[in-house]
Amino acid sequence: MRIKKGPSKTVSINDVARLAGTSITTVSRVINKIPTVKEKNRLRVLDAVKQLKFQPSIFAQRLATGKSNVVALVIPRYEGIFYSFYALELIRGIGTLCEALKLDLLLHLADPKSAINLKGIGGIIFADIISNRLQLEDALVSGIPSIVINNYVEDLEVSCISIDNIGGAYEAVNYLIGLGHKKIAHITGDLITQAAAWRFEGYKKALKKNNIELRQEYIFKTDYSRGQARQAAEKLINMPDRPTAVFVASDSMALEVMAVARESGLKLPSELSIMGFDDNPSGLYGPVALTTVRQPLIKMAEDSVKELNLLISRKDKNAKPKRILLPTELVIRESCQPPAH
Amino acid sequence: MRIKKGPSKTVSINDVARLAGTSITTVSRVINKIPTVKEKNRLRVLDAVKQLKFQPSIFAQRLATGKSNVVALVIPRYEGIFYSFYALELIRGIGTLCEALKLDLLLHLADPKSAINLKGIGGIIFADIISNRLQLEDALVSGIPSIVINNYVEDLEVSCISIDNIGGAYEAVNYLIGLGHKKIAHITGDLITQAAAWRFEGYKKALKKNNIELRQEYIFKTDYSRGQARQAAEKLINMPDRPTAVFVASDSMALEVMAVARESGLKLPSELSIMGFDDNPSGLYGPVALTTVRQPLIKMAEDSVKELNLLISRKDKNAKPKRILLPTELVIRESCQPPAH
DNA sequence: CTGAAAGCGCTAACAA
DNA sequence: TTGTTAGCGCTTTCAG
Repeated sequence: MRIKKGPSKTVSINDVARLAGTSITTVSRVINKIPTVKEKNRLRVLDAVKQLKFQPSIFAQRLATGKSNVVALVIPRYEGIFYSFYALELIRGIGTLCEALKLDLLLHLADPKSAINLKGIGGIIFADIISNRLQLEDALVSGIPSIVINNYVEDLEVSCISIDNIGGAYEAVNYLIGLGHKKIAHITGDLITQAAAWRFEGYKKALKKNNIELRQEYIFKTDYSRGQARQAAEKLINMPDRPTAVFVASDSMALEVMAVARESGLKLPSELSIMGFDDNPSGLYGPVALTTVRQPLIKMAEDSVKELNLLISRKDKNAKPKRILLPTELVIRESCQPPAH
Repeated sequence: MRIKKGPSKTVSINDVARLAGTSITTVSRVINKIPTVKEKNRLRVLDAVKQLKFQPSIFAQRLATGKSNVVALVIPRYEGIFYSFYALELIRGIGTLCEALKLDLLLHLADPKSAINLKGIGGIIFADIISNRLQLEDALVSGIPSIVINNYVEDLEVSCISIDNIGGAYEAVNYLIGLGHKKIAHITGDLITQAAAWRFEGYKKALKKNNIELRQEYIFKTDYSRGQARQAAEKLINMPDRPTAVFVASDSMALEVMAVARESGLKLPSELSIMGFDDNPSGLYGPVALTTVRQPLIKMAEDSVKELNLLISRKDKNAKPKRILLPTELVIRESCQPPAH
């Protein structure tokens, strides 16, 4: 026989039932807002709950229902992601909505090598998939509702919400061309990320559409860091045939380029037009407000939670994955002007 | 009678026991690395586990043991915290260590009004306590191991790890004075945060120690935002009796001040010395590298997890709370120089 | 060294 | 509308 434990610190549904003078089932019904409870009983239970400060054990609930409302947010821990505007915005958007929807947010800074313990997780949001495709595939095989954001995935049966990076970049560069620029450089982000690769694509597409030749020496590859942006900017500015405009894959890098340009005594924006990407609020300040591409990060974050929530609660598991591409918006401020002739 | 469910998708300890030809108890022992299991049985169980890809249900485990290794990180959702360098660094530090210690990290973007569901949480890290003291007190009353970071709490029986903001600010301003400055302004952060309030204290302390009178018109209160920093900087620069130095409560604001100063045509650092606080990497770039105060954010984050982990696993619940103040470090770069005479 | 069985706190099917 | 009861999957006691 098991020795009865001493008075447990936690108050359970039993205590509530006893105090309310009902069965635990009735208490359970009240907790779960099941309507078939007499008002009188409902009030007694509610009262007992209040008196006892009862909070249902989520573990027991989940064990009993087999359902979990834990949402895991998997963020690949690759170098540099944590210095991005992106990560925090995402966490903010997802965190806020989870809070609102009463979902528990489990944060998983993923080491791509280690598998995630999938048991007990209701759904997973993969914030980009850099080197952790295996984790995603694991989740899919296990049938855990998953959704990928910031990465348009076509070769896997999974819903994804992404930003139209190609379109955004295309529009940005096209705008530059419309202003009269022909010598347009590009400072890329980390090309292992789809976002950076696609922005590069958009850049190339815009040049091509306008019959402007792509010049390799105008392409500067970086890892998104300000340090590499600075190096790129220095090279760019000292080129014999200096570009008149540069499309930079992130605002924080664009700001760096702007700083370097000013240090070098270039007049901005007349001698160098700078186009960013992100709509990072930092771009607003500074002597020349940054023209940039706004991406709906918060919307992406929120939509992903909503969509995942749907997936989690949906009966029909065979729904086709949805693939969403969120449009960007060109934000015209001051840093891009027609080239000085 | 309950209708038997169809074949459940999840493999349970029963399946493992059946395949291994042992009892579930033995399986449980193997899982929990309890040594009293014959090697032969141990191997059979391990083999079955592997074959079935069994992962124990954390909910069942926690229900049975009453223990939880979930760490909740509570971040107050007050305006602006999400634009700070601080928040992301914290999440990064805490997230990484939780990962390493196999703790689940629950992220809780706290609305100060709503109570946290404390059930099932092993421990709580409060990232600052702005308007959510009630939540902290709740946790304490419930006996959940808790720890507060970035806020030195003396009136509550709770461990805390904080930064020596007074000391750091004192040292910074003292350095400015040592350089020969007498007219030193201060742009505060949001004074509802202890960090900002204490930096202000350190500033006042340094002036006092050096017999410099505090001039109210040299104090600019902000909410940490770059926008308010800009306004403050504009006022400051246009003062008839302009300060020769300014101590700014955050690097991102300091950078803003620097930008405004340069736009106004001030020579930096000779006409205005600027001291930041944070050691935000952004301060490194730009024409004049920012002199600032480094605070060990990552260390604070990591230490908090270690300490909490200790609290969680400790038997003796009556240990006195530890209160730790982490030292800061003055990082001398270029933005502070003796005043032009 | 092993296993039967009693919970952990809750939900849900069924009977009343 | 309510209560009884059988689990959910695991740990732990106690008797082999």
